This record gives sequence, C-alpha cells and structure tokens, in this order.
Amino acid sequence: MEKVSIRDVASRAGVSVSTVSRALSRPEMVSESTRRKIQAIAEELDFSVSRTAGNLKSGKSRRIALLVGSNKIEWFTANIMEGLNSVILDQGYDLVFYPISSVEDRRAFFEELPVRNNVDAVIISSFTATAKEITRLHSAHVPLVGINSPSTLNFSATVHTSDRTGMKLAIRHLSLLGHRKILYIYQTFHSSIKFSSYGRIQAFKDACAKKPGITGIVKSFENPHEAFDALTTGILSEDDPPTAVCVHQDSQALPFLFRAQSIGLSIPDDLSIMGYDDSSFAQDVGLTTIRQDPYAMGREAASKALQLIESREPEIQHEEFPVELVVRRSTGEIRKHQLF
Amino acid sequence: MEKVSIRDVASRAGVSVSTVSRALSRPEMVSESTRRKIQAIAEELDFSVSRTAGNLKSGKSRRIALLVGSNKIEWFTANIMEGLNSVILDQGYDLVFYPISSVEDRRAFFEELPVRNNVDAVIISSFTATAKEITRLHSAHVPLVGINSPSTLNFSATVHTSDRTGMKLAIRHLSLLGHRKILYIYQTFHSSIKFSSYGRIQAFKDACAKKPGITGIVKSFENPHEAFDALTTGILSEDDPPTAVCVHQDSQALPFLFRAQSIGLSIPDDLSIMGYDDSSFAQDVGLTTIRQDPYAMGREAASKALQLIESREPEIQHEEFPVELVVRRSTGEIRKHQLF
DNA sequence: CTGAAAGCGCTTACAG
DNA sequence: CTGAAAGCGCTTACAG
Repeated sequence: MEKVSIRDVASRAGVSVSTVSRALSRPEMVSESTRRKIQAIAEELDFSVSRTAGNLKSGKSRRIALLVGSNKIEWFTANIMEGLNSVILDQGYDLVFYPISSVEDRRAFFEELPVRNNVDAVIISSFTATAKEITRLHSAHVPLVGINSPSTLNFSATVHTSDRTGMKLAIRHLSLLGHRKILYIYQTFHSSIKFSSYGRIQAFKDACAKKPGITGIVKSFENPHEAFDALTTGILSEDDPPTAVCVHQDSQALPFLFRAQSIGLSIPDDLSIMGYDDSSFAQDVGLTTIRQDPYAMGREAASKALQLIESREPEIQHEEFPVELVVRRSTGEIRKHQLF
Repeated sequence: MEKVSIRDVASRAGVSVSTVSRALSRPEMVSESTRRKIQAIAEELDFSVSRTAGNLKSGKSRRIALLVGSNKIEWFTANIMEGLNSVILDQGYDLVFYPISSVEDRRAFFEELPVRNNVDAVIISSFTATAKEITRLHSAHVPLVGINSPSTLNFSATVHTSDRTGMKLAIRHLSLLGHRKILYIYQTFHSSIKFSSYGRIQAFKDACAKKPGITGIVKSFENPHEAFDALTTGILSEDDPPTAVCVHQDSQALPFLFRAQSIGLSIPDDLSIMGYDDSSFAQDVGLTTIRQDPYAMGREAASKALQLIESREPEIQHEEFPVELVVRRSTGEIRKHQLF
C-alpha cells in the first residue's frame, strides 16, 4: 500500500481534487451525496490530509516553540509543558521543545532563527534574550511570549509570578514564628543563561532588609551532599546561628531535610525549613513552601500565544499569577532555648 | 519588513532561485563568489529556509511523535524525552508529544492517524496498541518504536528493561537480609490504558514464588496519604507482619518513607523499604532502589527510529537495557526482635 | 557552475 | 455545488 494522496481519492470518487479537499475540510460546502462517497473512499484508502501541504499554503506551521534554559525537564518545565499542551493540542498545534543551555546556544538560535519560517510563536521560559535578539524575532513576525522572564521588555505578552511577593510571604511567616536570623541557600547555576531564579535571591534579600530585626544570609552550594554538611557544620559552630532556612526550590530542600535529620536535628524544633514551588512531593514530606502554579501559567501563555498568532491582542498583556503560602510541618515557632 | 522568500534573495543577488537553494543547502555545488554573495544577502535580509516547503518535496515531516499514556510528565517520561531530544534535535528532527490517557484517545489517534502524513516515526512509551492499530500505522509506512511495551509484537523496534530482573534483584537483596514476608504496594492506575507497569507487579509475585520461604503480598492504594495510614495500621495489627516493603516506584515510596517515620517506625530497623527507578531524589533520601536509565533508552529509541526512517534495519531490533540494584539506607538486616 | 521547469500535496479564489 | 487553475516555497533532475 503506497502513499495515498488527495488525487487518489479524487480519481477513485470520480470528482475533482478540489471537491475532495472541500469534502474533508469544509464539508458544508459539498452536497451530501458526494461528501458521503468521498468520506467513505477516504476511509477505505486510509487517507488523511497532509498538514505540510496546507501549512505551505497558509504560511503557518501550526507549531509553537518552547525555549527553556536547560535540557533537563524538571517539575517546573514539565508543568509548563503540560499546561501548554493542554491548550494547543486541541487547536491543532504542536509544541516543539528547544533546550538552550548556554549563551552560545541562545545566540545560535537567534542568529539562525531556525524558527523564522518554521514556528508560529515562541515561548521563552525563565530566561530572556537580548533586546536585539528579540527584535529579530519580531521582524520575522513571530510573537514572543515570556514565562517568568527577568524582563518583560519587548515581549509580545508575558505571564509571571512575583518572587517578591513569594519571599515576602515566606519572611513574614518566619518572622511571625519568631525567627530573626534566616539563611537562604541555593544550588549554584552552571548555565551561562541568566535565569529568572536569580530574582528570587534578590527578593529574599529585599524582604529581609525591609523587615526590621530580621537578618538574611545567602549561601550557595555546588553539590547538595557535601555542601549541606559544610553548611550545617557552619551553622552549628556559629554563636548566633540562623534558626530558619529558606531553600531556593523544593527539590533542593528535600536532601537538606534529610541531611538535617540525619545529624540529629529535629525539624522544625531545632530548625525551620521552607521550600519554594509546592512541587509534587512537598506535601508528602510536610514541607512548608510557597506555591506557584506553572500549569496554569502554561495554559495562559498558550492562549496568549494563540491570540497573537491570530493577530489579536491578549486582554492582559502582562499577567501576574498568584503565589501562596502553604504551611506544613517543616516550620515552627522559634523555641526559647533553641538547640543552637 | 515582510516575509522574505527565497525569491527575494535570488532577485537581490541576481541569480536564480535554484542557485540560492543550492548555495544554502549544498554550498559545495556553487562557486565561491556567488555563494558568498548569496549568503551575505540572505543574512542581510534575515532569510532562513522554510522547512515546510522542503518537507513537502521530500515527503518527510522531520517530526517524530512520542505517545505517552498520560498527560503528566513525570520522571520517567521526562527522561525519555530528554534522551530522545538529545539525539533527534541535532539531526533536524522535532519531537511531538501526544498524551493518550484513555482507550478512547488511543482509538481516536489510531483511527484518525493524524500522524500518517505528518510524522516520520512514532514512539510509544510504556503502553501498547492493538495489533490492528499497529497494522494501520505500518500500512502508512510509519515506523513504530516501543519503549517498555508490554508486548513487542509488530513493533519495528523496541527498547526495554526487564522488570523480572529488577524484581529478582530486589527480592534477592531482601532475602539475603533475612526478610521472609514482603509487601508490594502500588498506587491504583486510573487510566484505561494498559500500562507496562502492571508487568512489574507480576514480576514481583513471580520472584517471590520462585524463592522458597518468601511470601509476597500485593496491595494497591488510591490516595497515598489516607491509604498509607490504613496499610500501616494493617501491618501493625498483624501477628506476623511483613518486614519489608517494595514500592512500585520511587516517587510513591517517598510519602511512605515519611509516613512510616511519622508513626515512629525507624527505617530500616523496624521496616525495610525499597523503591524502583533510582529517580532524582532516591539518593537524597537514602532509598534502596532498582535503577533503570530511561535517558539512555530514549537515546537508543531515537536512534532506532532514525535508522528506520532511513529504511535501515537497526542492528538490534529488540534491545534490553540493564537494571541495577542500588543499596542505600532504607533497607537493612531483619532484626532478631523486630518491632512488629 | 547555473538556470528553467516540474512538482511535492494541498487550498482557494474564480468561473460556471 | 463543482471544476480548472494558480500558487504556497522550496528542491532537484535535466540541460546547457
């Protein structure tokens, strides 16, 4: 059985190619009897329309590119993808994933713009491009939607959550529990891409600075396992050590939680720990965290992209999604005679 | 700046469209001077070749579909995708993700075969289609590659790991530690798709049956949190309770680990716990597990798909990937006077 | 090394 | 309601 094209169906049905095309894509334009015959034959021949041809005609590719600053698909990215897929697949669009893990990747991407005639919209998650790079996209008439982009400049539309709000919630929560010295830890980024996550670190510092009596300390680590030990030792040896720790994201908090317990610290009595994200297992381990909803952001980014593709301006060009404090067992009141 | 086509470049360079096409896709066929001029003009005009047109000509779409039995992208699927991407992106192929979450979805997919003229290969991960469905794919000349498919029948090629081997390793490990009564727990699947994971459960039963003196019990649960309590209560109230638990996959073991600890069980002294996968956090929490490598399987599946697209038979049609026992802190020797 | 022409598989104004 | 024809943007035998 060789490839069957619209012509095979036409000749078999004794009608023109145009009629077959109409019968299949705009059936109301064709008389019932011919339509029926054509549809029967199409089924019999296992024929289905090639999108490529239609795309050529329309000048659209029915594809949307997702640029992510890493080739790892972790919780956040997976949820973004699920959200995007949940809206675009039904509209006949496909998602194409482009991992961009270095400034060089990014430059290559925007210089070659493989996307120009090959994608109807570009969505960038959690990093940004230079103004010049973005301009080139625009000049190719490709809408650009940002997700948690460090800057919204030049984007056709964006969705984001506020790290400032998130960190404010975290600091207030800890402050209410009586904590005064708070440590922020994150795993060093090894990408040359400017991640939006850096903003979270700054947001922590600012939130602490604004809250009188609170001291915020920021430390980074390379490898969770060795470094946690070093950090813990550091904490233990200080005279006035932090009583609470904010971890950059839930997935990095998990090993910390275990490490802390394994050296005999009881959580939250000896140390309060907070994560960020409310990702899948945060509930399982009782981690207090700041919830964000990348699935919802993905859906909205997709719908904005779709609108832009149809040359409609989204009602809200830059949309903020809420963050929420989720209190669980890993944070608690500071104790009078805290272990440290 | 309007859409620029190959014609614009040609007229600007004073050459024919054919020459521009060659200068860009097979530069060695064009004299250096014309090539240079054309490339300069292409760059100046921000021109890049539309893939769609080329695809029409070649009859290929340069896209590979990944069918997954869920719209959630969890550890396994994410790693498969990363593996696939790591080989196909460089070859100019894109990955298209089709979540298939019900038998209806699946039937719709294979009946409409949106894929027929629109995708060069189909990769199915962890579930399978009926023989008839697969035949239709074949008749459309679309190679089908399976990943951990319950049956390898009719697949052009497959990659898989052996759950039998994995469970054998697990049972041997526990048996060597002195465990005699072993519980297997898994979260109920709510999909109507036949997942490959069911095989793992059977493999557990078989492994226990083959090992004299070992009793294996299988239980499922709906919601991790309520159900773990019920299970634990059940365990605690039995006269001769299991001393070790195998959890279907690491992500389901995590809550169990925490639950167990929260009711005062010490792991592994009171209870040994094993996972399956060796996913990201297994190391963090010290979970003994069976390691599999979906990233490597994804890479191999991709390379088999690519070979099949080029009508080459893969050297190994059905390739098995190793599983490995990874011993960590969550399993230990059975104690003389085990708590239960 | 280069150009004119055919054609990939459709869709869609334009006529009838 | 239907058909003939043009055309989407390229690639590639075929000539020269």
